[in-house]
Amino acid sequence: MKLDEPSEPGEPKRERSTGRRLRGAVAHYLGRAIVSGAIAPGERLTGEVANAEALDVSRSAYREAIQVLAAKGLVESRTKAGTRVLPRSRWNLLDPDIVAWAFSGEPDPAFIRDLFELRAIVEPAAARLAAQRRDKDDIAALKAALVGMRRHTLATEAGRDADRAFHDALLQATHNDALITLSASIGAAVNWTTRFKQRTKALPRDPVPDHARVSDAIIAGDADAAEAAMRALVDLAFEDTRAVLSES
Amino acid sequence: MKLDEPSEPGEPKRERSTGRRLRGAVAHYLGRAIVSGAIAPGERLTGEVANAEALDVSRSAYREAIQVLAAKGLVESRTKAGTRVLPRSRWNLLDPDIVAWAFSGEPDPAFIRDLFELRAIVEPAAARLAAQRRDKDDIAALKAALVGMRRHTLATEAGRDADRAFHDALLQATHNDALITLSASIGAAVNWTTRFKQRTKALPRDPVPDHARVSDAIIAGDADAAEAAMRALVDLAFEDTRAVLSES
DNA sequence: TTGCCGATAATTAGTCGGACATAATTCGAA
DNA sequence: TTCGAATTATGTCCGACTAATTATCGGCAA
Repeated sequence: MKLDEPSEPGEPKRERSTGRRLRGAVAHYLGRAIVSGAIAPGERLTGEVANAEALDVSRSAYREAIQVLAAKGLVESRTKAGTRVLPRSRWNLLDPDIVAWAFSGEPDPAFIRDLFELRAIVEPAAARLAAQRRDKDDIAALKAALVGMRRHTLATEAGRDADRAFHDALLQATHNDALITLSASIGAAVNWTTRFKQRTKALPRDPVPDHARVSDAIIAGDADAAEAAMRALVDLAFEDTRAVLSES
Repeated sequence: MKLDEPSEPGEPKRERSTGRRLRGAVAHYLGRAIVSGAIAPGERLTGEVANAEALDVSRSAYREAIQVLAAKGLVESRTKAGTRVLPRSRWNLLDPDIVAWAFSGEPDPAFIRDLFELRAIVEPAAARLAAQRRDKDDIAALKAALVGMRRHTLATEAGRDADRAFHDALLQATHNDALITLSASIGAAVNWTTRFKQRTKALPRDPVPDHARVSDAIIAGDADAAEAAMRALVDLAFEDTRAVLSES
Protein backbone atom coordinates (compact mmCIF):
# COMPACT_ATOMS: atom_id res chain seq x y z
CA MET A 1 0.00 0.00 0.00
CA LYS A 2 1.53 3.22 -1.17
CA LEU A 3 0.53 6.75 -0.50
CA ASP A 4 -1.00 7.20 -3.91
CA GLU A 5 -3.74 5.39 -5.70
CA PRO A 6 -6.71 5.33 -3.35
CA SER A 7 -8.34 2.93 -5.76
CA GLU A 8 -7.82 3.63 -9.44
CA PRO A 9 -4.71 2.12 -11.00
CA GLY A 10 -5.42 3.99 -14.21
CA GLU A 11 -3.86 7.31 -13.38
CA PRO A 12 -0.13 6.98 -13.42
CA LYS A 13 0.56 10.69 -13.63
CA ARG A 14 -0.94 11.90 -10.40
CA GLU A 15 1.33 10.74 -7.64
CA ARG A 16 -0.04 11.17 -4.10
CA SER A 17 -3.64 12.13 -3.58
CA THR A 18 -3.58 15.74 -4.66
CA GLY A 19 -6.51 16.68 -2.47
CA ARG A 20 -5.15 17.05 1.03
CA ARG A 21 -1.82 18.64 1.48
CA LEU A 22 1.07 16.26 1.34
CA ARG A 23 1.70 15.92 5.05
CA GLY A 24 -2.03 15.43 5.49
CA ALA A 25 -1.88 12.46 3.19
CA VAL A 26 1.06 11.04 5.10
CA ALA A 27 -0.68 11.53 8.43
CA HIS A 28 -3.81 9.94 7.02
CA TYR A 29 -1.82 7.01 5.71
CA LEU A 30 0.12 6.41 8.90
CA GLY A 31 -2.88 7.12 11.08
CA ARG A 32 -4.94 4.51 9.28
CA ALA A 33 -2.12 2.02 9.53
CA ILE A 34 -1.85 2.52 13.27
CA VAL A 35 -5.55 2.65 14.08
CA SER A 36 -6.26 -0.39 11.95
CA GLY A 37 -3.60 -2.30 13.82
CA ALA A 38 -1.30 -2.79 10.84
CA ILE A 39 1.37 -1.18 13.03
CA ALA A 40 0.95 -2.58 16.48
CA PRO A 41 1.35 -0.51 19.66
CA GLY A 42 4.89 -0.59 20.98
CA GLU A 43 6.25 -1.15 17.51
CA ARG A 44 8.97 1.17 16.31
CA LEU A 45 8.61 3.19 13.13
CA THR A 46 11.69 2.90 10.98
CA GLY A 47 13.95 5.93 11.06
CA GLU A 48 12.74 9.24 9.74
CA VAL A 49 15.10 9.30 6.78
CA ALA A 50 14.28 5.78 5.70
CA ASN A 51 10.55 6.15 6.18
CA ALA A 52 10.36 9.52 4.48
CA GLU A 53 12.24 8.12 1.54
CA ALA A 54 10.00 5.08 1.39
CA LEU A 55 6.93 7.30 1.22
CA ASP A 56 8.67 9.51 -1.31
CA VAL A 57 8.31 12.70 0.69
CA SER A 58 10.80 15.02 2.26
CA ARG A 59 11.82 14.57 5.84
CA SER A 60 10.09 17.82 6.82
CA ALA A 61 6.74 16.72 5.49
CA TYR A 62 7.14 13.35 7.19
CA ARG A 63 8.03 14.96 10.48
CA GLU A 64 5.07 17.32 10.37
CA ALA A 65 2.82 14.33 9.81
CA ILE A 66 4.37 12.64 12.82
CA GLN A 67 3.71 15.73 14.92
CA VAL A 68 0.05 15.48 14.02
CA LEU A 69 -0.05 11.85 15.12
CA ALA A 70 1.84 12.70 18.29
CA ALA A 71 -0.66 15.46 19.04
CA LYS A 72 -3.43 12.89 18.91
CA GLY A 73 -1.56 10.55 21.21
CA LEU A 74 -0.92 7.87 18.63
CA VAL A 75 2.87 7.95 18.72
CA GLU A 76 5.69 9.32 20.81
CA SER A 77 9.13 10.30 19.60
CA ARG A 78 12.22 10.27 21.74
CA THR A 79 15.73 11.00 20.64
CA LYS A 80 17.77 7.97 19.92
CA ALA A 81 14.91 5.68 20.89
CA GLY A 82 12.94 6.44 17.74
CA THR A 83 9.22 7.02 17.49
CA ARG A 84 7.00 4.24 18.69
CA VAL A 85 3.29 3.62 18.60
CA LEU A 86 1.76 4.27 22.00
CA PRO A 87 -0.52 1.78 23.73
CA ARG A 88 -4.15 2.15 22.73
CA SER A 89 -5.01 3.55 26.13
CA ARG A 90 -3.07 6.70 25.32
CA TRP A 91 -4.92 7.41 22.06
CA ASN A 92 -7.48 10.19 21.91
CA LEU A 93 -10.10 7.81 20.64
CA LEU A 94 -12.64 10.63 20.44
CA ASP A 95 -10.55 12.77 18.11
CA PRO A 96 -12.61 13.20 14.92
CA ASP A 97 -9.68 12.25 12.70
CA ILE A 98 -8.98 9.08 14.63
CA VAL A 99 -12.62 8.11 14.46
CA ALA A 100 -12.60 8.76 10.72
CA TRP A 101 -9.48 6.65 10.29
CA ALA A 102 -10.99 3.86 12.33
CA PHE A 103 -14.04 3.81 10.08
CA SER A 104 -12.24 4.25 6.79
CA GLY A 105 -11.31 0.58 6.72
CA GLU A 106 -13.00 -2.33 8.39
CA PRO A 107 -14.32 -0.81 11.61
CA ASP A 108 -13.72 -2.79 14.76
CA PRO A 109 -17.08 -4.06 16.05
CA ALA A 110 -15.92 -3.60 19.63
CA PHE A 111 -15.15 0.04 18.94
CA ILE A 112 -18.58 0.53 17.38
CA ARG A 113 -20.15 -1.00 20.43
CA ASP A 114 -18.16 1.30 22.71
CA LEU A 115 -19.19 4.36 20.74
CA PHE A 116 -22.85 3.48 20.69
CA GLU A 117 -22.72 2.74 24.38
CA LEU A 118 -21.24 6.16 24.96
CA ARG A 119 -23.86 7.68 22.73
CA ALA A 120 -26.58 5.93 24.67
CA ILE A 121 -25.20 7.56 27.79
CA VAL A 122 -24.60 11.04 26.48
CA GLU A 123 -27.37 11.84 24.04
CA PRO A 124 -30.38 11.21 26.27
CA ALA A 125 -28.75 13.38 28.91
CA ALA A 126 -28.10 16.00 26.24
CA ALA A 127 -31.75 15.90 25.22
CA ARG A 128 -32.73 16.44 28.84
CA LEU A 129 -30.47 19.48 29.13
CA ALA A 130 -31.72 20.80 25.82
CA ALA A 131 -35.30 20.61 27.04
CA GLN A 132 -34.34 22.63 30.08
CA ARG A 133 -32.30 25.30 28.34
CA ARG A 134 -33.48 25.72 24.76
CA ASP A 135 -34.21 29.27 23.70
CA LYS A 136 -36.17 30.65 20.77
CA ASP A 137 -33.34 30.23 18.26
CA ASP A 138 -32.76 26.64 19.29
CA ILE A 139 -36.41 25.81 18.73
CA ALA A 140 -36.36 27.39 15.30
CA ALA A 141 -33.26 25.42 14.32
CA LEU A 142 -34.81 22.18 15.51
CA LYS A 143 -37.97 22.76 13.51
CA ALA A 144 -36.04 23.66 10.39
CA ALA A 145 -33.93 20.51 10.62
CA LEU A 146 -37.01 18.39 11.05
CA VAL A 147 -38.55 19.90 7.94
CA GLY A 148 -35.41 18.91 6.05
CA MET A 149 -35.64 15.37 7.34
CA ARG A 150 -39.20 15.05 6.18
CA ARG A 151 -38.26 16.19 2.71
CA HIS A 152 -35.35 13.83 2.09
CA THR A 153 -34.53 10.30 3.01
CA LEU A 154 -31.36 9.14 4.76
CA ALA A 155 -30.28 7.50 1.53
CA THR A 156 -29.40 10.86 0.05
CA GLU A 157 -26.64 13.23 1.06
CA ALA A 158 -29.19 15.98 1.73
CA GLY A 159 -31.03 13.66 4.06
CA ARG A 160 -27.94 12.90 6.08
CA ASP A 161 -27.20 16.61 6.21
CA ALA A 162 -30.62 17.23 7.66
CA ASP A 163 -30.07 14.51 10.24
CA ARG A 164 -26.76 16.07 11.16
CA ALA A 165 -28.43 19.48 11.38
CA PHE A 166 -31.02 18.08 13.74
CA HIS A 167 -28.44 16.68 16.11
CA ASP A 168 -26.37 19.84 15.89
CA ALA A 169 -29.37 21.93 16.78
CA LEU A 170 -30.14 19.67 19.71
CA LEU A 171 -26.60 19.96 21.00
CA GLN A 172 -26.52 23.71 20.58
CA ALA A 173 -29.61 23.83 22.73
CA THR A 174 -27.71 22.26 25.62
CA HIS A 175 -25.42 25.31 25.75
CA ASN A 176 -22.62 23.05 26.94
CA ASP A 177 -19.49 23.26 24.78
CA ALA A 178 -17.88 20.13 26.14
CA LEU A 179 -20.99 18.16 25.36
CA ILE A 180 -21.14 19.64 21.87
CA THR A 181 -17.55 18.67 21.11
CA LEU A 182 -18.04 15.16 22.38
CA SER A 183 -21.24 14.50 20.50
CA ALA A 184 -19.79 15.92 17.35
CA SER A 185 -17.14 13.20 17.42
CA ILE A 186 -19.61 10.50 18.19
CA GLY A 187 -21.99 11.83 15.56
CA ALA A 188 -19.33 11.62 12.90
CA ALA A 189 -18.82 7.98 13.69
CA VAL A 190 -22.52 7.31 13.73
CA ASN A 191 -22.88 8.86 10.31
CA TRP A 192 -20.30 6.42 9.07
CA THR A 193 -22.29 3.51 10.36
CA THR A 194 -25.41 5.02 8.79
CA ARG A 195 -23.77 4.85 5.42
CA PHE A 196 -22.78 1.31 6.28
CA LYS A 197 -26.34 0.36 6.92
CA GLN A 198 -27.41 1.56 3.52
CA ARG A 199 -24.70 -0.41 1.82
CA THR A 200 -26.55 -3.62 2.43
CA LYS A 201 -30.21 -2.73 2.19
CA ALA A 202 -32.71 0.06 2.21
CA LEU A 203 -33.07 1.78 5.55
CA PRO A 204 -35.27 -0.40 7.67
CA ARG A 205 -37.47 2.26 9.24
CA ASP A 206 -38.60 5.84 8.89
CA PRO A 207 -36.51 7.95 11.29
CA VAL A 208 -38.78 10.97 11.25
CA PRO A 209 -41.33 9.97 13.91
CA ASP A 210 -38.63 9.19 16.46
CA HIS A 211 -36.92 12.49 15.84
CA ALA A 212 -40.20 14.35 15.94
CA ARG A 213 -40.96 12.93 19.36
CA VAL A 214 -37.62 14.16 20.67
CA SER A 215 -38.11 17.55 19.10
CA ASP A 216 -41.62 17.95 20.50
CA ALA A 217 -40.50 17.12 24.01
CA ILE A 218 -37.61 19.57 23.87
CA ILE A 219 -39.79 22.34 22.50
CA ALA A 220 -42.35 21.62 25.20
CA GLY A 221 -39.59 21.81 27.80
CA ASP A 222 -40.41 18.33 29.07
CA ALA A 223 -37.04 17.03 30.23
CA ASP A 224 -38.16 13.55 31.18
CA ALA A 225 -39.98 12.98 27.90
CA ALA A 226 -37.04 14.31 25.89
CA GLU A 227 -34.63 11.98 27.63
CA ALA A 228 -36.91 8.99 27.16
CA ALA A 229 -37.58 9.74 23.50
CA MET A 230 -33.90 10.13 22.76
CA ARG A 231 -33.09 6.94 24.59
CA ALA A 232 -35.57 5.12 22.42
CA LEU A 233 -34.08 6.66 19.29
CA VAL A 234 -30.54 5.69 20.16
CA ASP A 235 -31.55 2.18 21.12
CA LEU A 236 -33.29 1.66 17.81
CA ALA A 237 -30.31 2.98 15.86
CA PHE A 238 -28.00 0.66 17.75
CA GLU A 239 -30.36 -2.20 17.09
CA ASP A 240 -30.33 -1.55 13.35
CA THR A 241 -26.57 -1.21 13.19
CA ARG A 242 -26.01 -4.34 15.19
CA ALA A 243 -28.31 -6.27 12.88
CA VAL A 244 -26.43 -5.12 9.81
CA LEU A 245 -23.03 -5.80 11.32
CA SER A 246 -23.87 -9.27 12.52
CA GLU A 247 -25.14 -10.41 9.15
CA SER A 248 -22.07 -9.24 7.25
CA MET B 1 5.28 37.08 27.54
CA LYS B 2 8.17 35.34 25.92
CA LEU B 3 8.80 31.68 25.41
CA ASP B 4 11.33 31.44 28.19
CA GLU B 5 11.18 32.09 31.88
CA PRO B 6 8.07 30.34 33.18
CA SER B 7 8.55 32.19 36.43
CA GLU B 8 12.12 32.61 37.65
CA PRO B 9 13.95 35.69 36.40
CA GLY B 10 17.10 34.47 38.09
CA GLU B 11 18.34 32.11 35.43
CA PRO B 12 19.64 34.10 32.51
CA LYS B 13 21.55 31.22 30.98
CA ARG B 14 18.73 28.83 30.24
CA GLU B 15 16.87 30.19 27.27
CA ARG B 16 13.54 28.50 26.56
CA SER B 17 12.23 25.93 28.99
CA THR B 18 14.66 23.11 28.45
CA GLY B 19 12.16 20.48 29.50
CA ARG B 20 9.89 20.02 26.57
CA ARG B 21 11.39 20.02 23.15
CA LEU B 22 11.49 23.35 21.46
CA ARG B 23 8.43 22.94 19.28
CA GLY B 24 6.59 21.63 22.32
CA ALA B 25 7.30 24.89 24.08
CA VAL B 26 6.09 26.86 21.09
CA ALA B 27 2.90 24.79 20.85
CA HIS B 28 2.35 25.20 24.57
CA TYR B 29 2.86 28.95 24.32
CA LEU B 30 0.58 29.45 21.33
CA GLY B 31 -1.95 26.96 22.62
CA ARG B 32 -2.28 28.81 25.90
CA ALA B 33 -2.59 32.10 24.08
CA ILE B 34 -5.43 30.79 21.95
CA VAL B 35 -7.31 28.86 24.62
CA SER B 36 -7.07 31.76 27.05
CA GLY B 37 -8.56 34.05 24.44
CA ALA B 38 -5.48 36.25 24.06
CA ILE B 39 -5.72 35.43 20.37
CA ALA B 40 -9.38 35.52 19.45
CA PRO B 41 -11.02 33.05 17.04
CA GLY B 42 -10.96 34.28 13.48
CA GLU B 43 -7.83 36.26 14.13
CA ARG B 44 -4.91 35.76 11.80
CA LEU B 45 -1.51 34.74 13.07
CA THR B 46 1.24 36.88 11.62
CA GLY B 47 3.26 35.20 8.92
CA GLU B 48 5.37 32.18 9.67
CA VAL B 49 8.66 33.90 9.01
CA ALA B 50 7.85 36.89 11.17
CA ASN B 51 6.36 34.85 13.99
CA ALA B 52 9.14 32.29 13.99
CA GLU B 53 11.68 35.07 14.18
CA ALA B 54 9.78 36.80 16.97
CA LEU B 55 9.85 33.59 19.02
CA ASP B 56 13.48 33.07 18.10
CA VAL B 57 13.00 29.64 16.60
CA SER B 58 13.49 28.29 13.14
CA ARG B 59 10.59 28.17 10.76
CA SER B 60 10.59 24.35 10.85
CA ALA B 61 10.10 24.25 14.59
CA TYR B 62 7.39 26.89 14.39
CA ARG B 63 5.59 25.00 11.65
CA GLU B 64 5.68 21.74 13.57
CA ALA B 65 4.12 23.51 16.51
CA ILE B 66 1.39 24.84 14.25
CA GLN B 67 0.72 21.33 12.98
CA VAL B 68 0.13 20.22 16.54
CA LEU B 69 -2.39 23.00 17.08
CA ALA B 70 -4.02 22.23 13.76
CA ALA B 71 -4.33 18.58 14.75
CA LYS B 72 -6.26 19.65 17.83
CA GLY B 73 -8.56 21.85 15.78
CA LEU B 74 -7.32 25.14 17.18
CA VAL B 75 -6.07 26.67 13.96
CA GLU B 76 -6.27 26.11 10.24
CA SER B 77 -3.66 27.05 7.66
CA ARG B 78 -4.41 27.75 4.06
CA THR B 79 -2.03 28.84 1.39
CA LYS B 80 -1.89 32.53 0.90
CA ALA B 81 -4.71 33.12 3.37
CA GLY B 82 -2.47 32.51 6.38
CA THR B 83 -3.28 30.49 9.47
CA ARG B 84 -6.21 31.66 11.51
CA VAL B 85 -7.70 30.61 14.82
CA LEU B 86 -10.78 28.48 14.30
CA PRO B 87 -14.06 29.18 16.07
CA ARG B 88 -14.32 27.58 19.47
CA SER B 89 -16.86 25.07 18.18
CA ARG B 90 -14.15 23.41 16.11
CA TRP B 91 -11.76 22.90 19.02
CA ASN B 92 -11.30 19.43 20.49
CA LEU B 93 -12.18 20.69 23.93
CA LEU B 94 -11.67 17.23 25.36
CA ASP B 95 -8.09 16.92 24.19
CA PRO B 96 -5.95 16.52 27.32
CA ASP B 97 -3.50 19.19 26.20
CA ILE B 98 -6.23 21.71 25.52
CA VAL B 99 -7.76 21.02 28.91
CA ALA B 100 -4.36 21.48 30.50
CA TRP B 101 -3.83 24.76 28.67
CA ALA B 102 -7.25 25.96 29.69
CA PHE B 103 -6.46 25.29 33.34
CA SER B 104 -2.91 26.58 33.29
CA GLY B 105 -4.13 30.14 33.54
CA GLU B 106 -7.36 31.45 34.94
CA PRO B 107 -9.84 28.70 34.10
CA ASP B 108 -13.10 29.84 32.59
CA PRO B 109 -15.90 29.14 35.10
CA ALA B 110 -18.29 28.30 32.28
CA PHE B 111 -15.88 25.66 31.01
CA ILE B 112 -15.57 24.19 34.48
CA ARG B 113 -19.32 24.04 34.72
CA ASP B 114 -19.53 22.29 31.35
CA LEU B 115 -16.93 19.73 32.34
CA PHE B 116 -18.56 18.93 35.64
CA GLU B 117 -21.90 18.64 33.93
CA LEU B 118 -20.39 16.16 31.51
CA ARG B 119 -18.79 14.33 34.37
CA ALA B 120 -22.13 14.14 36.15
CA ILE B 121 -23.54 12.50 33.05
CA VAL B 122 -20.74 10.10 32.27
CA GLU B 123 -19.32 8.88 35.55
CA PRO B 124 -22.51 7.53 37.12
CA ALA B 125 -23.20 5.65 33.91
CA ALA B 126 -19.63 4.39 33.99
CA ALA B 127 -20.11 3.16 37.54
CA ARG B 128 -23.21 1.32 36.43
CA LEU B 129 -21.34 -0.40 33.61
CA ALA B 130 -18.47 -1.21 35.92
CA ALA B 131 -20.83 -2.92 38.35
CA GLN B 132 -22.14 -5.05 35.52
CA ARG B 133 -18.84 -6.03 33.97
CA ARG B 134 -16.10 -5.96 36.61
CA ASP B 135 -13.94 -9.05 36.76
CA LYS B 136 -11.59 -10.30 39.45
CA ASP B 137 -8.70 -8.07 38.43
CA ASP B 138 -10.91 -4.99 38.41
CA ILE B 139 -12.08 -5.70 41.94
CA ALA B 140 -8.52 -6.14 43.16
CA ALA B 141 -7.47 -2.84 41.58
CA LEU B 142 -10.40 -1.03 43.14
CA LYS B 143 -9.60 -2.38 46.58
CA ALA B 144 -5.94 -1.49 46.27
CA ALA B 145 -6.74 2.06 45.25
CA LEU B 146 -9.09 2.46 48.15
CA VAL B 147 -6.40 1.32 50.55
CA GLY B 148 -4.15 4.01 49.14
CA MET B 149 -6.82 6.63 49.63
CA ARG B 150 -7.26 5.67 53.25
CA ARG B 151 -3.55 6.00 53.86
CA HIS B 152 -3.02 9.45 52.36
CA THR B 153 -5.02 12.63 52.18
CA LEU B 154 -5.84 14.52 49.01
CA ALA B 155 -3.48 17.25 50.12
CA THR B 156 -0.48 15.10 49.22
CA GLU B 157 0.66 13.98 45.83
CA ALA B 158 0.37 10.35 46.88
CA GLY B 159 -3.21 10.95 47.87
CA ARG B 160 -4.11 12.41 44.51
CA ASP B 161 -2.37 9.48 42.86
CA ALA B 162 -4.53 7.10 44.83
CA ASP B 163 -7.64 9.02 43.83
CA ARG B 164 -6.56 8.84 40.21
CA ALA B 165 -5.88 5.12 40.57
CA PHE B 166 -9.36 4.60 41.96
CA HIS B 167 -11.02 6.30 39.03
CA ASP B 168 -8.74 4.53 36.57
CA ALA B 169 -9.66 1.20 38.09
CA LEU B 170 -13.33 2.05 37.89
CA LEU B 171 -13.02 2.99 34.23
CA GLN B 172 -11.05 -0.10 33.39
CA ALA B 173 -13.87 -2.12 34.86
CA THR B 174 -16.28 -0.70 32.29
CA HIS B 175 -14.26 -2.37 29.52
CA ASN B 176 -15.24 0.48 27.20
CA ASP B 177 -12.25 2.21 25.61
CA ALA B 178 -14.16 5.25 24.44
CA LEU B 179 -15.47 5.81 27.93
CA ILE B 180 -11.98 5.40 29.35
CA THR B 181 -10.51 7.98 27.01
CA LEU B 182 -13.25 10.46 27.73
CA SER B 183 -13.10 10.14 31.47
CA ALA B 184 -9.34 10.38 31.42
CA SER B 185 -9.63 13.85 29.92
CA ILE B 186 -12.31 14.92 32.30
CA GLY B 187 -10.41 13.44 35.19
CA ALA B 188 -7.34 15.46 34.34
CA ALA B 189 -9.37 18.63 34.49
CA VAL B 190 -11.02 17.61 37.71
CA ASN B 191 -7.65 17.01 39.28
CA TRP B 192 -6.73 20.56 38.42
CA THR B 193 -9.75 21.88 40.21
CA THR B 194 -8.92 19.62 43.16
CA ARG B 195 -5.62 21.37 43.50
CA PHE B 196 -7.52 24.62 43.20
CA LYS B 197 -9.72 23.73 46.10
CA GLN B 198 -6.76 23.13 48.35
CA ARG B 199 -5.22 26.45 47.48
CA THR B 200 -7.77 28.25 49.54
CA LYS B 201 -8.48 25.99 52.47
CA ALA B 202 -8.13 22.49 53.81
CA LEU B 203 -10.27 19.96 52.04
CA PRO B 204 -13.77 20.30 53.36
CA ARG B 205 -14.71 16.68 53.71
CA ASP B 206 -13.28 13.18 53.87
CA PRO B 207 -13.61 11.64 50.41
CA VAL B 208 -13.07 8.05 51.51
CA PRO B 209 -16.62 7.11 52.61
CA ASP B 210 -18.11 8.28 49.32
CA HIS B 211 -15.58 6.34 47.32
CA ALA B 212 -16.02 3.30 49.50
CA ARG B 213 -19.75 3.29 48.84
CA VAL B 214 -19.12 3.32 45.08
CA SER B 215 -16.52 0.61 45.36
CA ASP B 216 -18.75 -1.62 47.49
CA ALA B 217 -21.65 -1.35 45.07
CA ILE B 218 -19.44 -2.17 42.09
CA ILE B 219 -17.89 -5.15 43.82
CA ALA B 220 -21.35 -6.36 44.83
CA GLY B 221 -22.45 -5.99 41.22
CA ASP B 222 -25.30 -3.69 42.21
CA ALA B 223 -25.63 -1.42 39.18
CA ASP B 224 -28.32 0.84 40.59
CA ALA B 225 -26.49 1.41 43.84
CA ALA B 226 -23.20 2.07 42.04
CA GLU B 227 -24.81 4.66 39.81
CA ALA B 228 -26.50 6.39 42.71
CA ALA B 229 -23.39 6.41 44.86
CA MET B 230 -21.30 7.86 42.05
CA ARG B 231 -23.91 10.47 41.34
CA ALA B 232 -23.76 11.56 44.94
CA LEU B 233 -19.97 11.69 44.83
CA VAL B 234 -19.86 13.83 41.71
CA ASP B 235 -22.54 16.16 43.00
CA LEU B 236 -20.63 16.74 46.21
CA ALA B 237 -17.39 17.40 44.35
CA PHE B 238 -19.12 19.92 42.12
CA GLU B 239 -20.66 21.54 45.17
CA ASP B 240 -17.26 21.97 46.79
CA THR B 241 -15.67 23.34 43.67
CA ARG B 242 -18.48 25.76 43.05
CA ALA B 243 -18.20 27.03 46.61
CA VAL B 244 -14.49 27.67 46.24
CA LEU B 245 -14.84 29.32 42.86
CA SER B 246 -17.64 31.62 43.89
CA GLU B 247 -15.78 32.95 46.91
CA SER B 248 -12.63 33.77 44.98
C1' DT C 1 38.01 -14.36 36.58
C1' DT C 2 33.98 -11.90 37.23
C1' DG C 3 31.39 -8.08 37.68
C1' DC C 4 30.71 -3.22 37.92
C1' DC C 5 31.55 1.39 36.38
C1' DG C 6 32.77 5.20 33.52
C1' DA C 7 34.38 7.22 29.21
C1' DT C 8 33.49 7.10 24.51
C1' DA C 9 31.19 6.15 20.21
C1' DA C 10 27.21 5.57 17.44
C1' DT C 11 22.55 6.42 16.39
C1' DT C 12 18.39 8.88 16.03
C1' DA C 13 15.37 12.65 16.60
C1' DG C 14 15.59 17.79 16.84
C1' DT C 15 16.85 22.25 14.87
C1' DC C 16 18.42 25.22 11.48
C1' DG C 17 18.44 28.08 7.15
C1' DG C 18 17.49 28.94 2.75
C1' DA C 19 15.71 27.73 -1.86
C1' DC C 20 11.92 26.62 -4.58
C1' DA C 21 6.79 25.09 -5.50
C1' DT C 22 2.02 25.84 -5.09
C1' DA C 23 -2.10 27.96 -4.46
C1' DA C 24 -5.08 31.89 -3.36
C1' DT C 25 -5.88 36.66 -3.45
C1' DT C 26 -5.76 40.91 -5.62
C1' DC C 27 -5.35 44.03 -8.93
C1' DG C 28 -4.55 45.48 -13.59
C1' DA C 29 -5.53 45.04 -18.49
C1' DA C 30 -8.37 43.68 -22.32
C1' DT D 1 -17.01 42.61 -16.46
C1' DT D 2 -13.91 39.07 -16.96
C1' DC D 3 -9.74 36.98 -17.55
C1' DG D 4 -5.03 36.62 -16.37
C1' DA D 5 -0.72 37.93 -14.18
C1' DA D 6 1.75 39.53 -10.13
C1' DT D 7 1.87 39.02 -5.36
C1' DT D 8 2.22 36.70 -1.08
C1' DA D 9 1.58 33.43 2.19
C1' DT D 10 1.87 28.62 3.26
C1' DG D 11 3.75 24.09 1.50
C1' DT D 12 7.70 21.25 0.24
C1' DC D 13 12.34 20.07 -0.33
C1' DC D 14 17.29 19.63 0.77
C1' DG D 15 21.45 19.12 3.38
C1' DA D 16 24.00 20.19 7.28
C1' DC D 17 24.54 20.49 12.06
C1' DT D 18 23.02 19.84 17.15
C1' DA D 19 21.62 17.38 21.03
C1' DA D 20 20.31 13.65 23.69
C1' DT D 21 20.41 8.93 24.83
C1' DT D 22 21.61 4.37 24.27
C1' DA D 23 25.14 0.93 23.44
C1' DT D 24 29.80 -0.44 23.58
C1' DC D 25 34.09 -1.20 25.13
C1' DG D 26 37.82 -0.79 28.17
C1' DG D 27 39.66 -0.53 32.70
C1' DC D 28 39.33 -1.18 37.51
C1' DA D 29 38.20 -3.49 41.72
C1' DA D 30 36.37 -7.39 44.37
